[in-house]
Amino acid sequence: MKKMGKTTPFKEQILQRKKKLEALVEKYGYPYPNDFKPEVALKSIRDKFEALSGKEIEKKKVKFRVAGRVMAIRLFGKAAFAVIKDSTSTIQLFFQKNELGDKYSEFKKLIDIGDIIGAEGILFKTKTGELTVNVEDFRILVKSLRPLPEKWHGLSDVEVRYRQRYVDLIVNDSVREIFKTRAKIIKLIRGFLDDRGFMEVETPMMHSIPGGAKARPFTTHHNALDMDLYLRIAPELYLKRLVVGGFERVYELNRNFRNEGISTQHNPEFTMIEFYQTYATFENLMDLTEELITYLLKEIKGDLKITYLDKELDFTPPWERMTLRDAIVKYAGVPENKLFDEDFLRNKLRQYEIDTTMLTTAGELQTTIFEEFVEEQLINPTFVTHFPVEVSPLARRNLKDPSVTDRFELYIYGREIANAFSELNDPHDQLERFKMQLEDRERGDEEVPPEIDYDYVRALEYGLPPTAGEGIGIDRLVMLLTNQSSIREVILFPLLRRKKEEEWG
RNA sequence: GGGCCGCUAGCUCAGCUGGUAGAGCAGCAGACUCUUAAUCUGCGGGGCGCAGGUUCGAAUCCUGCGCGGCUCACCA
Repeated sequence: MKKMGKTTPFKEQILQRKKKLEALVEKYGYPYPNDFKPEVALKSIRDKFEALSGKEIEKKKVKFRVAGRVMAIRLFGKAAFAVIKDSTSTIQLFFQKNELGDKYSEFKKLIDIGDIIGAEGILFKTKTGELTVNVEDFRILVKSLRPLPEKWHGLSDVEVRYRQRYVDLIVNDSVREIFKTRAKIIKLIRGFLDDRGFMEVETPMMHSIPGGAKARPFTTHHNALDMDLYLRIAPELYLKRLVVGGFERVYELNRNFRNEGISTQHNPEFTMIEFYQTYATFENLMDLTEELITYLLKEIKGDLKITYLDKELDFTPPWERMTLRDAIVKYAGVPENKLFDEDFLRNKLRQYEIDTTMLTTAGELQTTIFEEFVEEQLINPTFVTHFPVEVSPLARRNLKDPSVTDRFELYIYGREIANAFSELNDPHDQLERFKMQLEDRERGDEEVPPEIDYDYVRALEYGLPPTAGEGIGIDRLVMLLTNQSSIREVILFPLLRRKKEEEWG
């Protein structure tokens, strides 16, 4: 690799292929034709003819023009089989010297695995019952200059799989399937919400004040306006402005950006859906969430009981609902009469060497205990409700107990999948909470927005109808539905460190 | 950021307690008109992530660095 300097610019196999490309130039001129139009997707041939017998197919004498990437070649002396693949399926091609005459040697000498070819011929079934096109004419549409990974083991080096996802997709069918499923899930979610009168909107990705969540943002700069901007950490505040504007059911399904650690659960850019529904409460959204996710399970998995990694998950409704305080009593062993005993809570955390210096209230201590001891135990889908006010700056206070909010988070396999609440629409309370947050920032919490979004408060002053809103992490949901343990397996191009050009292989 | 593991031919891998790199697939040449990881014969290809060190001798040991994976920390 390092020696790819002037002496050996290309490896042996690439050179071989370049020679073949030159032969094509000599024969046809420009070797990248674009006038070949395949008439069918390969899957449609299989769908129509797979079930028929060889004799029935031969009687029909159907001719097809097909195109795809050559995935395998099995060469005999004067005949050969090749398998081509398109986005839908594969089909076998049969090349015979009898049929093709001189052109047979073009196949034999110039076609490599990886090339994209177009072919035309009559469909038949081989002795072994394989649906095959008996090629009458063909054309190399694109000469592939680089050898593909091995046919049997495929490509398994994760680094190469992520950096050169195109190769991963060519070679690993299971990877293709994951991303097809991802697309299907997203489509189903859109359909589900569209059917219920929601409108999809697009709000800014570049914010002058990062808000709507607690996270470190990416910063950027607009030259003409000479203005610093942040990539959004959440669309929440803009979506609620739209609700103020009169769009009563809106959603946005798109990227958020958070400048934080990378892990099997975190990618700096990730996909989230947020939706807002007026005249609904967080309780209505629990029902809706249950409906949505069971709908996805039925469509994608065909079952409400699934295996995810090492565990069996049961999505049969109704899902368990419990308050955060009940959860820490039940799962973290906090006695009910100690729930508000800050010293007790703090000591419990300290026993496990958890830093409590940033935690100044019972609510924050309760939340941390929940995160540290309870989350991981919530395997089957569980709604945890009534988060403390201090950790819910945008959520409506509970009328009976103003120390908590009308909020829930959905946990599955110990992971937060959704976060929702009845929206805080009291502009005065909202401003007070923003001010409280700013104090946290002054105490060193860099995840709090650097300044108050007064325009958002102003919007509330015009009147936000009673509304409930929710965010669902799409990547994590896709992980569940495709049984993947790493978020990078469900993101086409996960962020990786840059590699130097000399290291191109 | 810490810990552990990995990086050897285009790909998948082997290479023992240091002795100067090997297999399968892919490639090239040849045989073969029903194969399905086709088969058979022959051939070429890498100096072992990078940089140092120890040693008569390093892919193997040591140090540093790079990239990646897992994990802990971090994470509304």
